Amino acid sequence: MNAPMGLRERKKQRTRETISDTAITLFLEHGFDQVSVVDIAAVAEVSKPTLFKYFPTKEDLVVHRFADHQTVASSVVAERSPGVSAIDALHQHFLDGLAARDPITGLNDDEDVLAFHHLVYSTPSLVARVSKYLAQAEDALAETLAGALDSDREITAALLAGQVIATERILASVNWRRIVAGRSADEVHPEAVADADHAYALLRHGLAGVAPRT
Amino acid sequence: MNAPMGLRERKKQRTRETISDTAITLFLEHGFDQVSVVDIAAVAEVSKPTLFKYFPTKEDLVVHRFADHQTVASSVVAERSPGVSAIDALHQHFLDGLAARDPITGLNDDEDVLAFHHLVYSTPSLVARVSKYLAQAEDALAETLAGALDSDREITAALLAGQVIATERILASVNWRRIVAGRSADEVHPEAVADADHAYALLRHGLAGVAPRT
DNA sequence: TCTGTGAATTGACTTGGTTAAGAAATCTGC
DNA sequence: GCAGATTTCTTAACCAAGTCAATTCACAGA
Repeated sequence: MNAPMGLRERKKQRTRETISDTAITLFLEHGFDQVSVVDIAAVAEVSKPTLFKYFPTKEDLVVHRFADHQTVASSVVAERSPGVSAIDALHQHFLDGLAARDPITGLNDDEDVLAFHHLVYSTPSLVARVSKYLAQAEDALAETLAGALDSDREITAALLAGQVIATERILASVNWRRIVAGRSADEVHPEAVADADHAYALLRHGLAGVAPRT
Repeated sequence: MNAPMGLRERKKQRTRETISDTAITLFLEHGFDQVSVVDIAAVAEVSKPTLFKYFPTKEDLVVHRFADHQTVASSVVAERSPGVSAIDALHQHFLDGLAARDPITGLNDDEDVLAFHHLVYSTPSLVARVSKYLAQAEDALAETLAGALDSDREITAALLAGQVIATERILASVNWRRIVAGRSADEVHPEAVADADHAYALLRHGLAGVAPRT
């Protein structure tokens, strides 16, 4: 698929993977804060400046794995089929993610995925990094929605983007908590779908359509 | 109001204020990253470990000023008058904030407030810190809403909390952008109220009530 | 005025991250 | 296959945030 790649490029790719794999292995084994970057560099057999050339911060050694998720929501709206509303496209995409056990939905009981998830969410600096990605996802989605929505107010796109990103983050965290409690993804799946439908109903029809008397 | 405070306590208070004021002055003058904590310690005439005893991180020198905002939204719901719905209480509280030109609403054109705001939002590590406070505000609000909402689903409280915090954050950033564009708070106030009403309508009645055909 | 305690200082240390100079490896044209 | 140009890596030193241990200082209570 990418044959025209010189030895130099291939070596860089391999070095990058070696560094990242080494780092994550060590982090999973001893914890993020207990492993220094010189430890990682030593085990991966590179120098410290080289490590920082591949990954600009220690956190990037971990979070680069889902760096591309920043644009997913935006793309879903931009590339939806004609006639499909933005919110329907987002809703359906989340349901597809649940069905596919996409880790980003929180509905995945693979041991390695859980360990990785725990590493990230038990380390404050990694959580902070994830928040930054979510903020970027929100900005990208807001911009795309601004062109897709026919509201009379510009601010609607930004508000909806914020609500959608918050919603999917919360749905994922609820699913993840159920998995951590020891249940299987297959077992949780129906509830996850029901929650997602409920959450998107809340976005579509508001609190008044869900809990009228509050 | 706090007469029974020994000289020791008063001195600690004064030292704390001196350090923080020194830091913020220097940060506003030269930028957060251009001022080191030893610079601050030197000007404030304390040692570096002392500075870190008062403020555990460099960021805390700045953000401690609105550390208490974490619980505001939650308190508004918990302490609302009987008969008032949670969402009405939050809506009204935000409108009150606009009327009072509370900096947290973004509707404040005071020079010092703007400078402080710019300092925070142009410094990534400070923005990250603010996000953490918002996350805490969201958690607190979710917990309070869980007891105040009569929805049949537990997840509704968490979802609504996420949407409310996102909404107020976005409303504030829109207001702030208008102020930065050079307009006065008095001039912007009517639009800010209209936006807030629109945003809370979105929370109450969903997208379907605002932009039906998207 | 003396004594015990909490706080401040000093100085050294660890870790994340950067920089400069030079050595080593890869690529290009012949 | 080789020489020169280029990219990458390493070494070594450096800076800034944050921590720690030992010592000194200053307030408080008798």
